[in-house]
Amino acid sequence: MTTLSPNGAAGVRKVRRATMNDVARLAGVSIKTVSRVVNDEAGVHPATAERVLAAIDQLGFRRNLSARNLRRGSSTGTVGLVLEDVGNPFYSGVTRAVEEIARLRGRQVITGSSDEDPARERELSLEFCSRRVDGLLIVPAGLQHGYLVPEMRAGTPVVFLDRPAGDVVADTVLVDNIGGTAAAVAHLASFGHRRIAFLGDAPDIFTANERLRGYREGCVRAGIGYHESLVVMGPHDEESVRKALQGLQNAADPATAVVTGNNRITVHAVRALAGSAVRPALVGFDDFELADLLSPPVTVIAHDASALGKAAADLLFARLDGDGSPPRRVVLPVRLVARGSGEVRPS
Amino acid sequence: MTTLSPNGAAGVRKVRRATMNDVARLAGVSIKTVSRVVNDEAGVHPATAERVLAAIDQLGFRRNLSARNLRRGSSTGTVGLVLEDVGNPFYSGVTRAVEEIARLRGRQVITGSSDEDPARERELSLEFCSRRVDGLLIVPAGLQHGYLVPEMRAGTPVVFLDRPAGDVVADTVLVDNIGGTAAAVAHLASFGHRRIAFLGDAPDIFTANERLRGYREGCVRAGIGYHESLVVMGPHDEESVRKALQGLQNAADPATAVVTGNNRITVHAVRALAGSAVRPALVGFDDFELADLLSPPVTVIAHDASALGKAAADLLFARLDGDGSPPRRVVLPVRLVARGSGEVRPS
DNA sequence: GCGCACTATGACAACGTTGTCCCCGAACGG
DNA sequence: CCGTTCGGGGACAACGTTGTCATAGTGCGC
Repeated sequence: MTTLSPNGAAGVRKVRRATMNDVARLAGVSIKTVSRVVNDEAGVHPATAERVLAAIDQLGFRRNLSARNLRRGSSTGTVGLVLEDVGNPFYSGVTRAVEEIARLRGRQVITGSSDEDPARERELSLEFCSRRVDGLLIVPAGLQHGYLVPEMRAGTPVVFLDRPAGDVVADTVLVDNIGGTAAAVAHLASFGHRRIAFLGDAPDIFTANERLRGYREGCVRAGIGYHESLVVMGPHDEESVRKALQGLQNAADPATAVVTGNNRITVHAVRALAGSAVRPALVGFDDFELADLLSPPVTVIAHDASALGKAAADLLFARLDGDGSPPRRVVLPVRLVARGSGEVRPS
Repeated sequence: MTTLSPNGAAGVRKVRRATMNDVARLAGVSIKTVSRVVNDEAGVHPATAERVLAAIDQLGFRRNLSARNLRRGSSTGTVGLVLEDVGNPFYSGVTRAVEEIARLRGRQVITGSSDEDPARERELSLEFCSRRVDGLLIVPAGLQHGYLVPEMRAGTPVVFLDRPAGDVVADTVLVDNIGGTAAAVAHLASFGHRRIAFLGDAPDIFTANERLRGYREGCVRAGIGYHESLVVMGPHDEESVRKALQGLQNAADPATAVVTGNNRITVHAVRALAGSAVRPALVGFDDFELADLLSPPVTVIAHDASALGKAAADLLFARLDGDGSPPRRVVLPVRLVARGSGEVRPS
């Protein structure tokens, strides 16, 4: 068993990190030969290579990628991913998918959470640019992305995920928010609901606004009209969702169905309704784990985090491979997964 | 509205990235003065600084961190995090916590998923070392970590999370696996259960093995004895969990209660039992979202992903701050959250 | 024995930044 | 008027690596 005390502990001599120079000296060759061996370049005598490898092993040499990247100037082998919150299952799914694609292309992923703060998004993105990431994947928090123009001009491809950029034309991967909520309303209307409420996120968030639009279109198309009194937008914690639902149910003409605008709101709603006697029909945007095991199982508009991450990463790598076509906007389909909560008639 | 076509698109001149040299030339100063301005060093005349800043802005200059890190030699401002799967909610919680602490210390986090593959864990860790991360947080996939010795000796602190390293003494943050399953068994026994089964992950995974040990200790202590026939270990997908449960229930002396070894297994078990008429009592290791909304709500041994990430990151940064004390082993407590599924008497 | 091709290796500069040292000119005291 | 101090700024080397080019040695055909 090898034992080793950590950094700085008594009794362990802290050693300077070996460089190619040290390896070269030990192996009795020039530094360039070490470089050749490390990079698997042809034209090194097997015996020499062996000596070099032995020296590398003995010294625990590991090549300094900062120096390499500096010298080579081109790829740093990294891509940056700026999202809202790595802790959110939706985004961690996105992260995983991006990582997967990046791995196939031999790239590392650096992530950062913006927490919906445009300043933080900018800070992270530019930090990544300073690190000379090969490309940038961004879930926009704000609407202004002019700060990226010099970076894009310098050749760093940027792909926006989940929401479009405000003032820059670039590749974007979205999900069909409008179609999703419109489908939710149509679905509920087909079961006879005419008072369908919508609980959405703050309307300055692109997806929230789109989903509201889809809801409105759905209402109009179903011939049940759009009524502002049935819409509650805003940042939603559990308590405010509870209150909103109470308000909708206690109204003179109460809502018999609810469409929720994202998975957090859906979960809050399910929790709020768990005890109550009379339950409105429910369709939520975003699928979530265990939705099928709740009672009743929750009907959702599902879209795939992996697909989103994969599509964005594919787009990014296509750009890195030299694709110079005009910016693309990809809209991923959603699908309604009927599980029970949305397939009930008004009571 | 600023429009800009992406990388390489027709009509956009791709521009070489500006360096301090370019800025210096434009501002009519020396490169060193630019460096001073960029680094907020004192001793630059305000008027000069203004000229430099204007040039920086005009050229879209962004300093190259590779060059900076190379020259300065010390901190790269990054920490590496190697875990099993960023997509797993438990680890994404860990990631978020680590990111949070790192942010406070002005560091970026680079993550990678090992998928329980020791080779991949090694590859990722060493890749991060090549990037000269300031420190490394690792959820071990394998048992051999000797490959880290040169890195640790060179001053890169390493903290192991969730599982200990196999053959290296280093800081480690664990959760109380043994105490957790022991408590689960005691809890079930207190409701009169004497045939308590255990469904765990493959026993070569440290946590799975520990939890099995806790289960066994719990059985012995409760005076109900340890019976191998009640234990099913192994990698578990939904189908195999279903079969294992059927086997346990159809036995001559069927199990009346089940302890599941991690959140994936718990969820599979809940799904498998969803339809069945007679349900064993259930306590799962790991809490999961919506556990309280299932029917019955699932009793779990909860431990906090955030706490784990935070403790590990705190330890790492303490080392970076020069803490040279002997390696520590931190064991985080778990707590039993009674929700219903574990509080039923044998039928 | 001579030129030639070819293999194996090395010398050197350069990547973009920052630390060290040095210099110029203005202000100031005697 | 001279020496000293100090604020502002520049020259230069160095970080660790790799691309370019050069060179020594070897084998081969004639």
